Order: sequence, then C-alpha cells, then structure tokens
Amino acid sequence: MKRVLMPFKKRGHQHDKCVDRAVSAAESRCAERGLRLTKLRRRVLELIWGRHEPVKAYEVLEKLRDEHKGAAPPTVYRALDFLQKEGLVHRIESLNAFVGCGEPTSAHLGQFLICRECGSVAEMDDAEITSLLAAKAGTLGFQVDSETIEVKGLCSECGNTANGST
Amino acid sequence: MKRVLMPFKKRGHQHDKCVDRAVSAAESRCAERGLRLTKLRRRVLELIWGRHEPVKAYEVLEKLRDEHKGAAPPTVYRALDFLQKEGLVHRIESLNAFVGCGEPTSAHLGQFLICRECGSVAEMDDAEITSLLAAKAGTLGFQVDSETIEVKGLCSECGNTANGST
DNA sequence: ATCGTAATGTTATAACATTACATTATTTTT
DNA sequence: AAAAATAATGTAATGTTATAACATTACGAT
Repeated sequence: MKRVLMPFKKRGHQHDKCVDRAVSAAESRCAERGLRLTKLRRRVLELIWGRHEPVKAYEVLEKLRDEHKGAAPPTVYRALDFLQKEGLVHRIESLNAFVGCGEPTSAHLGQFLICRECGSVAEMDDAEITSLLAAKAGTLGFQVDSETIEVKGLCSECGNTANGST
Repeated sequence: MKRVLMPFKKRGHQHDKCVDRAVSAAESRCAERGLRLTKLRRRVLELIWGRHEPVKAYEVLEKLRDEHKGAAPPTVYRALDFLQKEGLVHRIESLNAFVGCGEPTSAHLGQFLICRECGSVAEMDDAEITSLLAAKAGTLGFQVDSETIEVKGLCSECGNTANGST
C-alpha cells in the first residue's frame, strides 16, 4: 500500500502532466462507475488542479465566470461535492479550500502537509498513523469513522532554500 | 505527560464543576501572566463551556445578546481570539466551532475526538501520535510546525447504548 | 415520443468572519 | 492626581464561505 499519494513537487515541474493525469484518472473512474464527468465538473477539476495548493471555491467561481456566464456559487459547490464524493478532490478544513487528490483510485481521507511558505500540499495516506490514532482513540472508548489530519510547516522545497519564494 | 486532556463525560455528570474548573484555571493562568480575564472574556469562556460539544461563535453571540446589549460579531471573535491565544479554548476547524480546553495549563494543539451522535468532544495530546506524524512528514522533507487532528466517530457513551440520544 | 432522473440555472439568503474607526476603561508615567 | 499610553470594547459596514429553494434543461431508457 502506497503511503505517499502526492509528494511535494519541484518548482518548474511540468504541471500540465499533473492536470492531464488527474483528468484522465477522473475519466476512468467515472466511466467505471457509470457517472458523468460533465464539462462543468471536468472544468472545476482542472481549476482545482491549477496549482498544488488549496484553491478556494470562490476562486474557481471567478475563473469559471470568465468562460461560463451564469456560473453561481451552487454551480461550483455542486461540482465540488461531486468531485469530493468520488474522491477526486479533498477539502482542506483548516483553509476552507480544495486540492486535487493525489490518488483518486482508492477511497481515502488522506493526511495533508501544507507549506506555510509556498502553500504547496503533499498528501499521505499512512496506515500506521491511522491505526495509531484509532488505537489511542480506542483507549477512550471511541470508535473512529473518519479522520481529518492537516499539518502546517515547511516543505522540502522551501526548507532547502534560504528563501521560500519562487 | 498526560495524554488524555479531557475524556468523554458521563451523561448527567455535575457539569457546573467542569465550568468552575475551567474558569478558575483561566483566572490563575491570566493572573500568572498579567493578563486581563475581563467580564466579557470570562462570560464567553463560560458560554463555550456550556457543553462538552463545540459551540459556534454566533451561538455565543446570541446568548451574549440576552444579557449584554450591543454585543456584535467582533465582541465574540475578539474574546475567542484571546481565549485561543491563551490556550483556554480550541477551534475545531472541521466544524467552525470552539471547545473549552481540557488542560489550559500547557500550550498545545490537541487531538480531538468528536462523537457523531451526541457531538461530545474528547481531547488528547498524545506525543506518540505527534511524533509519528512528524517522522512520516520528515520522510517527505517536511518540517512540522503545527497539526490539526480531528477525528469523527462514536464516543464511549453513545457506543455503549442501543440508542445514542439523551 | 414521453417519461423519469440527473444536472444545471437562478435568485435569494444563511452562516461565518474581518476591517476600520470611534469610544471607554485601565495601567503607567510623571 | 493629572496626563499619557495602552488595552479593551462599541459600532457599522463589509467580506467570505456555503446552502436553500425552486425552475429549467439535458440525457438515457423504454
């Protein structure tokens, strides 16, 4: 089982590839399940994948409006709900924002590492963390359904340079 | 080092005691540090401690208004900022709500267990979880500053009864 | 073709949070 | 004790995030 679903990416990597991979994965996943990845949903997915950083719903809305008159909050939130439910994007609770899922093939919640300098996000799905947490919760008589783990700090790119900016 | 800062409480426990303890702890802490636990701040703290469940800022506001004409959003948010900064309350990111801190003597972030049935919250501050998470993050070159851990599930009280309601 | 369901459009509003500036209260300095 | 400085609160407006409610359109199945 893979534990790192999305590592930190180098500055200047070929980001088109990331987006393409995400969209292809979404297409297969929807095809398998008989779901419709409509133009709108696909476009929202692309906009979320615009960066390796959490993207706000209203940012998506603004961009959507440039190309799609009549876009309104529900337009975006519905698409995001769909994408979330299908495991194609994750919501970052502590930022009220969304990131593309690093591995949309399996359902999971993920553990997120968020850089305070550049905003980049890495995604893990580490079974040891999950089971330790469940064990500790168990000592209090608590049965875990789901976990939200969001860590803030300094990413590999920003930690390795004197200056965290691009 | 204590790992459970606030366990799940039995239904019908003497909740006054919880509130009194919290207020006393807040008083000592502020006295030690030369900070002012004003009437307003104390009252907001009491209202947050009204239940062992996350309480919303606007709920606090509503109650505050009954007794304090002129209370407005900043009134509440400022008091909450103060209480948070002093470690007297924690914000639950996934709920946009606040809970009293189970152990306001030491600064910490806490790991929260939130019951899906009754809404009760238990607070842990488990060093093993924190260090495992830091170690795993380290393998990606990430240096952790702070962590947000919020787990949803079924608490000991609700798991032990056929029916989770009061 | 029509019917049922899923998706989207549209308007309005709810819920959560902050900015900016005025005023009052408290502490510190003189 | 008065003045100055600082901290806390009052007040109005606004910004941000999210959902409700109902209408319409698109699509797939028979």
